[in-house]
Amino acid sequence: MPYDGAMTRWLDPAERAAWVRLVAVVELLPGVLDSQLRRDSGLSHYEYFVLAMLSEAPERTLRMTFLAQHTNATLTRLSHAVRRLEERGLVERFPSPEDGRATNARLTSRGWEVVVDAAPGHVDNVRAHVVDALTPEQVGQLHAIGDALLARLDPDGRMAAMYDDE
Amino acid sequence: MPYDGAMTRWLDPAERAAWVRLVAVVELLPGVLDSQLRRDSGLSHYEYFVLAMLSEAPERTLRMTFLAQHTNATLTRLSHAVRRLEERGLVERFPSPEDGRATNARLTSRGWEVVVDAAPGHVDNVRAHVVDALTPEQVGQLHAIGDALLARLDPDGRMAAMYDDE
DNA sequence: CGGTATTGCTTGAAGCATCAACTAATCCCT
DNA sequence: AGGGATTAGTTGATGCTTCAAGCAATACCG
Repeated sequence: MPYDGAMTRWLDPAERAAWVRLVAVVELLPGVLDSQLRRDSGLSHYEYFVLAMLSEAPERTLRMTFLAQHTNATLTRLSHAVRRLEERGLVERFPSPEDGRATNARLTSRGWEVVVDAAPGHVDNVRAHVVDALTPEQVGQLHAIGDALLARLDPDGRMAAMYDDE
Repeated sequence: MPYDGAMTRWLDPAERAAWVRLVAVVELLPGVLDSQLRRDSGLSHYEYFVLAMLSEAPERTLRMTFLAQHTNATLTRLSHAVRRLEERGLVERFPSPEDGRATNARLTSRGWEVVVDAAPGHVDNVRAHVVDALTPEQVGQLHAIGDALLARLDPDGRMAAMYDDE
């Protein structure tokens, strides 16, 4: 063990047990979400997330920056994703009338059909693998834990969670 | 809303709030782990995880299949990762004496130095972004929630969590 | 024994995320 | 008004993950 400048506090057994499980969930969950959506609807989970976000917006339209923040992604990632969705005719882009720099993304009617079609299977999957695995008490705890973590992971509080519970 | 065969039960507000936060954590955490390790030690989080696992094994050696399961990854992913680590001289591979099909991965001394060097910064980061954000009570809750989720996400219970708390 | 199935692992191609670099429009300050 | 800084977004290259396919060794079964 090398000399450790500020004396790192190693994780105690309880902390380590929780951490190991969180890491495992973080590794496994994306695959579970992606493969169901890919198989049943031809979408990645991120693409679904983007479409779902748009489907709930007024005019089914949102600015790229807003969409990126609320899907917890970088603008670069979103830009590539929207280009691919546009090529498939699920979304269209147009410059914002209000700000010449901004681009708006709008769900097409084909895009709307795709999300609406995908939603039930996705929610079933979320229940099967996550929500229904937890007691109502744990659902509440997860909410609070999520808030605590997001305050650190995303200090500027830009992500969707902040705006979620109207 | 299309006809929905088995009548999907949509998420109620409490469920939805917890789910949105979990998704956000799952999206944001990997980036936080990767960028600290990449910056300070030139490793991805997954590479660090592999090296750390090996560093705690007897002979600093493990079979590929075991290592894949305990890092919550597919064998393909591990195979590519180990090849890259081998090219960098952090790991070496050799056929298992016991089973002609199996391959063992062993940490080299250079690999050992790299993990030992990376560990303090990584743990600091985990504390800063996760563990220290939670109360001791929440750490316990997260442990239990993790178990409940992993029972669904990994029904065969192959991942590390199962073996973690000796 | 002999053949088939299974297990363990690797490989190459394709797709997605990330990083750095870039363009363009607006803001801000004097 | 003019110029630099900031904001919004895109693009191309690189690297990692996944998927499909394949090979080799062992296990199983008649």
